[in-house]
Amino acid sequence: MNGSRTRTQAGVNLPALRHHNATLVLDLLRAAGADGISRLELAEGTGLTPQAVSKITARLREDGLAVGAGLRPSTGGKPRTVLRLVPDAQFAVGLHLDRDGLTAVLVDLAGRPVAVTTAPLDLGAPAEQVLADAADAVRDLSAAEPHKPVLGVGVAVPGPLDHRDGVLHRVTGFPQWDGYPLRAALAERTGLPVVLDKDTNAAALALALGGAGGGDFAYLHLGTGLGAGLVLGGEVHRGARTGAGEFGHQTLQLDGPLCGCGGRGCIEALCLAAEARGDRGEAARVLGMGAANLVGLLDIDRVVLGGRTVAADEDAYVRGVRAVIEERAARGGAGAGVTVTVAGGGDRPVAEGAAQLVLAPVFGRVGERG
Amino acid sequence: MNGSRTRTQAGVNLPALRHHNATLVLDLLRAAGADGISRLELAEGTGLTPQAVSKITARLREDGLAVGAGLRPSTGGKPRTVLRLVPDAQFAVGLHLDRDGLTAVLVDLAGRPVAVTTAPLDLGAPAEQVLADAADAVRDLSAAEPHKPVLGVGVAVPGPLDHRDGVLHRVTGFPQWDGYPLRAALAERTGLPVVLDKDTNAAALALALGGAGGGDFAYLHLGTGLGAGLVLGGEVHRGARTGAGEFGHQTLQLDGPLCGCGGRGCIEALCLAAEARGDRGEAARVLGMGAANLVGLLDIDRVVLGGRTVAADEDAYVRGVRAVIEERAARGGAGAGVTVTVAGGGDRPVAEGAAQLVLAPVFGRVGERG
DNA sequence: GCACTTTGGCAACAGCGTTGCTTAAGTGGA
DNA sequence: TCCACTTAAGCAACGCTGTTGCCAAAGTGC
Repeated sequence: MNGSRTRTQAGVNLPALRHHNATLVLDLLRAAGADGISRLELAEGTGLTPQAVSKITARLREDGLAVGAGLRPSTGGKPRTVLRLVPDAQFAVGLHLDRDGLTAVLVDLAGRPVAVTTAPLDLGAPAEQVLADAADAVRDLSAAEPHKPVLGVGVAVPGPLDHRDGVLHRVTGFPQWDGYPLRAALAERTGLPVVLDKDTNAAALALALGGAGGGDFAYLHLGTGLGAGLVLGGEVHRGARTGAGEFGHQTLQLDGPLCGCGGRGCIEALCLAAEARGDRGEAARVLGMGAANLVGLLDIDRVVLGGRTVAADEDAYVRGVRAVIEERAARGGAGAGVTVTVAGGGDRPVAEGAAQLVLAPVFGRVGERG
Repeated sequence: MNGSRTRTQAGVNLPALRHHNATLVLDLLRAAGADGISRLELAEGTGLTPQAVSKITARLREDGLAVGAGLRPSTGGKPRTVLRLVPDAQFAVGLHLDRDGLTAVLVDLAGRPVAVTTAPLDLGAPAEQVLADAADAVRDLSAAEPHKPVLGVGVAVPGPLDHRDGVLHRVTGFPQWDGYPLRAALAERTGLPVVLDKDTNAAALALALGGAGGGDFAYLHLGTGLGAGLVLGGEVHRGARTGAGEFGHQTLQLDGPLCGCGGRGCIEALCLAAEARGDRGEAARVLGMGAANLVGLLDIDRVVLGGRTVAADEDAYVRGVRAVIEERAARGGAGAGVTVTVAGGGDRPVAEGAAQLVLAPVFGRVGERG
């Protein structure tokens, strides 16, 4: 009669409750942005009483995380006081380690980048060398805001990895990273907390927090390969082994052409082959088929496309993917009302999303310890 | 700068905290089953202090939900007192409304069925008639435990529906159910809370709570059609419109044979066509391809097969699906360590899972209001 | 039989959000 | 100009949560 998943350590005591409600208020403050939000609106959004919100915001103001920001027009009584997040109270570093380059960004609490560094990087170099470069980037960026606390470092890398213990599994073509404990190593060098995740997950997180519209969505990244980042229930879905988002090697054509992975008819192979022979319409249609499958399976609200190959002709891909999804919806299948957009911004969203790995827990979102 | 998903009413006050911790303890008690669990083990499992657990369990005992159940062998000091859930303190009704039959089950808190009813049902009959039959079944079952409270009625139905407001969308072939507010109607007739969900989701919930092993998994139901129920992060993933689990009409063969849905190369069409022509190996292989796609995309731990078609030759399907997943894993793809099993038990798991829709919130699992 | 270990309850406590009330700060009609 | 009214937000008391410190209960083992 045993069986159900054991939930470890989910008990809530008073400090945990206090922290939870504070993160909730911070999340609403962040969502409100520069416009700010009143205490009563916070009360409505959290379900707490106005008095509880007053106490919580008083503590946040004491900590320098929130400030008053003027008054609302009166509606016949005392006007509401608007509160606003203080974005530059704390910062986080985001690191994108790619095969051929390193992008590092310092972002404030609102997720806005305040300093960016890019440098060439050889992922094939010894780990010590790469680590030193990464640590240098973190140090340089931290110097941009010398007197403000940096909460931690988020790192986005291409290959499979374990988000929980921060260990790389294997980065295709670079065997020296097999089982490398990147989180621990970088944490020791920088003296900061480090969080690790896949590049597609980081991009998806950035889109979930900074982008337009809420809801569940999939980020499909088409570059040298094809991968996905999934946001379900407002949080990045990683799976037990951080393996979720394996999208490129989904079989889309039974017994189709051979793929580099050894399989047949993989979306990635079909899509990139079509692209290679100049048939962008077919590439977009194939991608759309895969996207439509995903939309139906997970009942998501939108699909966001990104990556260099998409960037080369955004319109064609958006139109092609949208056409497939709409055709299926018109037949009575899933996908009605699903929007298809592009991420834009090149590779920088990945670094910013990496920083969000650190910021997410501050606002009660799942970053670490999914 | 707006954007992040607005979380409504997530604030936690003291009653909510109390309830949360109590459900946590209840969940551990249920997981322990007849073996029971000691206070200190509960403390370890929840992260609460032993004293807090003592207070919580005292309340549960006062409410008749838990009792002492002997002592553990001493380890050199006072022996631990074992606590056990009282399964027959409360009950729930599960209802499975299928196209041609109705299965109703009364389960105790441990999820064990204590009474079962089956009856023919014509889903094409007027709604009032079907409703009356359903309400009768609920009343008859409740009479089996006349002096114990029945917490509510969980209802599993085949078609698309909205889990949140309990409204059916359309049950293929039975237009009179379009937009029918089944939850409200049945709640009024029975005087009990009613929760509605898809049959595949109910089956998945039953497997998640009663089955062997935890972790994320997919339940694939192959009967007259092909559908899926997904359990991610220990909870049923429904999506915003309760549409998740649309698996049968995933495209698996680009421009393949026409499917009844109007699409081409759908898994369901390929699989059932192979089955129809007696090629069960191919049917299992096709199902395995779809399952492998899903395993990779979501990084799940196991695949559970069910439904009449699978039941006709469980071995062939398990072996076929397992072979595809293992082949992909052996190539370095996703799926290493994934187990493939059958649900067994025919259709009764669906009704039991429906009852779990009601029980899940008692144990802090998501049943209502995903 | 006694020292030791371990469990679990009792009582006092700090701190959470809530409630009841008061004060602050506006609007708008007479 | 005044005053009644409305709305926002703080103060103080309160109930209840889990926590802490302490002690009794109930075993083991030399």
